[in-house]
Amino acid sequence: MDNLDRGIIDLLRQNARAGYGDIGQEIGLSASAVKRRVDRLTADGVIRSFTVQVDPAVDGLHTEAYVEIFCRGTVAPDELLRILADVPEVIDAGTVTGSADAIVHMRSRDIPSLEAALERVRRAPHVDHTRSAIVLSRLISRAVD
Amino acid sequence: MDNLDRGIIDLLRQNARAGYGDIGQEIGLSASAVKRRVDRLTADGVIRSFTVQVDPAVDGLHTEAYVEIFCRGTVAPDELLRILADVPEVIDAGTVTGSADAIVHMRSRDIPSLEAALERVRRAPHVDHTRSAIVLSRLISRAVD
DNA sequence: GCGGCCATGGACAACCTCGACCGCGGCATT
DNA sequence: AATGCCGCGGTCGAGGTTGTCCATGGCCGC
Repeated sequence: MDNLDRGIIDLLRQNARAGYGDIGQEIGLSASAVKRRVDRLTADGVIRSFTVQVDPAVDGLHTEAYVEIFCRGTVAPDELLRILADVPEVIDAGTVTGSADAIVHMRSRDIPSLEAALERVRRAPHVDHTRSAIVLSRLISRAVD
Repeated sequence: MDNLDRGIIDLLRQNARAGYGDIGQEIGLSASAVKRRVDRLTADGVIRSFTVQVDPAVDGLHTEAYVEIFCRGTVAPDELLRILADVPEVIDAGTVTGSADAIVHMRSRDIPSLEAALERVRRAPHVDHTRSAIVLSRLISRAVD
C-alpha cells in the first residue's frame, strides 16, 4: 500500500470503469502493473467492490430514517448484526456510546414500507424499543461505503 | 427506465466492471443494447458514477459518530447545509423529525480530529448544542451513496 | 396501410484485457 | 563478492471486449 496504490484507488473512485492503460498513464505505470495492483488490492480486501452510485430517487427510495435501538439487558454486537442483516432497508448501522445500543440508518420506498421494516427490527428478540428520526430533507450525501 | 434497466443497474451494483456482454447474457440483451442503455442511464444521471468501495480502515478513517444538532430558533435547511458542507468529516446529514433539528454522520481519523470537526459544527451560528453517539463497532455498511 | 420513430441485434475494426515471460534491483545467505 | 530468491515492472501476443455502423422489426399516429 504505497502512493501508487493510493493513486490507483483515487482514480478508480472517480471512475471505476477506467481502463488499466488510462490509469497507468495517469500515475506512470504500465497497464499490466496497474492490473496486478488492482487485483492485489481486491484480493486483500482493500477494494471491497466495484459498484455504481445510483440516484436514490430513481429507486423510489425517498424515505430515510435514523433509528436508535434500545435493547433489554446486554446484547452482543453479533446478535444485533444478525437481526439487522435480514432487513434490506438498513443502509448502515453500528453500536454506539450513549443510552442507545445502536444507531441504524434506513432507507425505504415510502413511510409504510419503512414502518414495516422498522417493525421487523422492533420485533426482534432483545430489542426493547426504538426511537426514530425521519429524514425531512437530505443535506449531505458523501458516503462512499 | 424499465425492468431491463433495473436489471442492468442491479448487476452493475454487484460488479461495476462487468462486461456488457456478460450483463446482456444475464438479462437477455445483446452487448450493444446493454451499452446503449448504460450510456443513456449515465447521461440521464440515473447512474451518477462508477466507483469503488474501499475499506475505510485503509484510509485511516476508523472513528465514526452520529451527531444530533439542536439549533436556536428556526433555521432553514440551507443554513445547515452551508455549515456542514465545509466540514469534510461529514459523510451524510439530513434534517429530521423529533427534537433534534438534524442528524449528521461523521467519519474521521481518530477521536481528536473528530472532536475538532465537531467543534466546528458546534461553533456555527444558530447551533445551540449537539449530542453525539460515537460508533463502537460498525455492524452494517451497505450505503452506496 | 404507411411513414416516422425508437430500440434491438449483428458485424467489424479498434482497442483493451490478461496471462506468460523476461529483466531489474533489493535482500539474505554463503 | 557471488549466489539465489523474491517482488515488481515492462513487453508482447492471443483472445475478448468495446464502440460504431447499419438493417430489421415493433409501435404509434395519421
